[in-house]
Amino acid sequence: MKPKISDVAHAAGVSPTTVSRVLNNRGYISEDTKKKVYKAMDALNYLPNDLARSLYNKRSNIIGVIVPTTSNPFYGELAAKIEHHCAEKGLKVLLCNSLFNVEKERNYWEMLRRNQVDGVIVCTYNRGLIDYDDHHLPIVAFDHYLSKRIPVISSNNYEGGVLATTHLLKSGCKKIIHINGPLDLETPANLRRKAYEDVMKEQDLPVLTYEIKPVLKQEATAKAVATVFDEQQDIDGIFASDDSIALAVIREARERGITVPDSLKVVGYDGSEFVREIAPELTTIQQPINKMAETAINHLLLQIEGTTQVPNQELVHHVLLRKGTSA
Amino acid sequence: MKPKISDVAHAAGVSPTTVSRVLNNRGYISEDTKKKVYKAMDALNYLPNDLARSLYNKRSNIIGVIVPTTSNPFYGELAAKIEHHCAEKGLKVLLCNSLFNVEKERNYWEMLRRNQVDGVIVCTYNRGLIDYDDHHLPIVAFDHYLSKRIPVISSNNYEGGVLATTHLLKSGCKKIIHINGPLDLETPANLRRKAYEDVMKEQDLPVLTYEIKPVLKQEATAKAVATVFDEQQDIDGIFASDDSIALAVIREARERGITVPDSLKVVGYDGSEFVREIAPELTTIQQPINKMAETAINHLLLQIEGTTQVPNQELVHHVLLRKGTSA
DNA sequence: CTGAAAGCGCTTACAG
DNA sequence: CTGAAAGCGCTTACAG
Repeated sequence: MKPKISDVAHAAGVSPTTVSRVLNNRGYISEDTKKKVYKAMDALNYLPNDLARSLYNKRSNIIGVIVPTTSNPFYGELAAKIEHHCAEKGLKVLLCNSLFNVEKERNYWEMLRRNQVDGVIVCTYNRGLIDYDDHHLPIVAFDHYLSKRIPVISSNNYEGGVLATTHLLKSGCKKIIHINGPLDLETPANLRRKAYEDVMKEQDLPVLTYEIKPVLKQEATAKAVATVFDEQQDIDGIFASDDSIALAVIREARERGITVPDSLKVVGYDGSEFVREIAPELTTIQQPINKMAETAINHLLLQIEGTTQVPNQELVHHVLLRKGTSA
Repeated sequence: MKPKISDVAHAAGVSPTTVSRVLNNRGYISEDTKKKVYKAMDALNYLPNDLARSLYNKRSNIIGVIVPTTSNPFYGELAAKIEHHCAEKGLKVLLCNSLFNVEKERNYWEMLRRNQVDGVIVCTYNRGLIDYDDHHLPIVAFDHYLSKRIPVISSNNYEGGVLATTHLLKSGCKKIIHINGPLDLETPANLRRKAYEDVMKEQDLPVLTYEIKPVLKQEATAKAVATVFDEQQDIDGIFASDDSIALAVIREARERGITVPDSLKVVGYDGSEFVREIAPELTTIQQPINKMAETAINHLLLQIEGTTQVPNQELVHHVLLRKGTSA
């Protein structure tokens, strides 16, 4: 069986209390005893049982991370970065892929609470699902407003929309279309669209927003993009609300013999590592995923360890125009 | 504070033992008592503490998943699918991104053992890192041979290599190049290359394998691909060992005015959901990620619950030629 | 500087 | 059908 603290104590000829003390570096222990204990731990290949520690300490050092799915590189990267910063701080990550499914998410919340996680980072679309205010579990939301009580981490989506649109304008575009993913109101991401519309109006240019219906994403995107090209002529710029859509636009343009960027300029949104690698030609608004992940866990830690009441706030990150050759 | 079992017992007017019994559906309890207990749990919003349960039961229902990084959609999808099948079986996933870093991985192993995980699924390149045979923790390896004792889940990489190469041959290609990611010997993935070489030799065609040096992947890939085009003329087919490389090939071809698939046919490897979405034109060998994930956790569960000694075996999955327009 | 005892929140023989 | 007691592997006052 796995050795426990009393086995170590026995081997070192001391009491369990003492072993625990050297384990936690607490109180005074003579160098000699320390050495004996370390030696015994080594000999037995002892590793403390974190379950028991967590039970006593009422601190599991585990945090729950709920994302739609890590299959999507944006969330995959986000999860990876969150986990990275957690590991650096001695925290562990319980991964939850909600798949936009309310029922699944509800189960995850219960699971996380049963497992005594110290806090959770959630990127969910299921508003009002949980009575977040009910339990005083530290929570940080990603890009979504969940409740008055919960701080949200986001990048400056309005700034991103402005950057994208003005970049297209400066490049000489006159007729710019915006293609939007399935609209989820009250989401910071919708500011991308608002920014586009504001900028266009300011320039007295027509506002042309298309929205992809939230059906089977893959074909829906292709179809929606085809519709845009069918319905509109002389488009010279497209600002897509995410990189998949932008790449679908470029593909469709190519098939129709429209050259990018000469006759059509395309700007995407997100700029995850993988998309940058796989499509370096794409001009896109890059979200600082790593920084956002870091802020999220720092802020969560503030709540977890915080003596002070952490105010509900929105932590907004600057966004970057990453120039490829598509615009 | 969070209610505990004794609070529920008190509220229901029974003993903690009884509450535990209804919680676990064990032994005989009168319907009446059951109702009282459920009512009390509801009223107190009681949720059992899994830490305490796991401690007593010596079963955490947590499994560790070590991947290079979920930023990469192949591993992101793999992690998501593993987590999905775990959730269905009441298991929880502790996520570890090793980033190909031996030191990080070593720490993860220790962390997982401290947390009393029931088993681990590992996709690691760090052979010989851990004395896997040392501890009798159930382990399943993904695509990598770690030790005689550890079963490995893989897809039939040889079959994939044959499929890709013969598809190119059937499409009329005469001069086919294989571009390989950084070579990691003894890895099932190298069978892709072996298959290519076998098929080419059999047809008395020249074997032309290029290998990408394991440096900064992004530029390395672009550069390696450019080299291939510089050094070789009249190439009419390229079999790339993963989809990123295949897409880099298509991009480079486009820049050089080589039309795909007319003058050059390209086949990739992996076929993750995201790449299929973002590049539906790519012909690729698709790995059955979901099935592999399912097999992995089923096999792990066999070890965990197994009374019988689970034999070390390789569980090979069939692979699929997914036809796009690139070949 | 060190140890015996109680407790973290559960569960399970063992009685009744 | 139900409860008192002991124990899962730790830690922390409290004594000494």
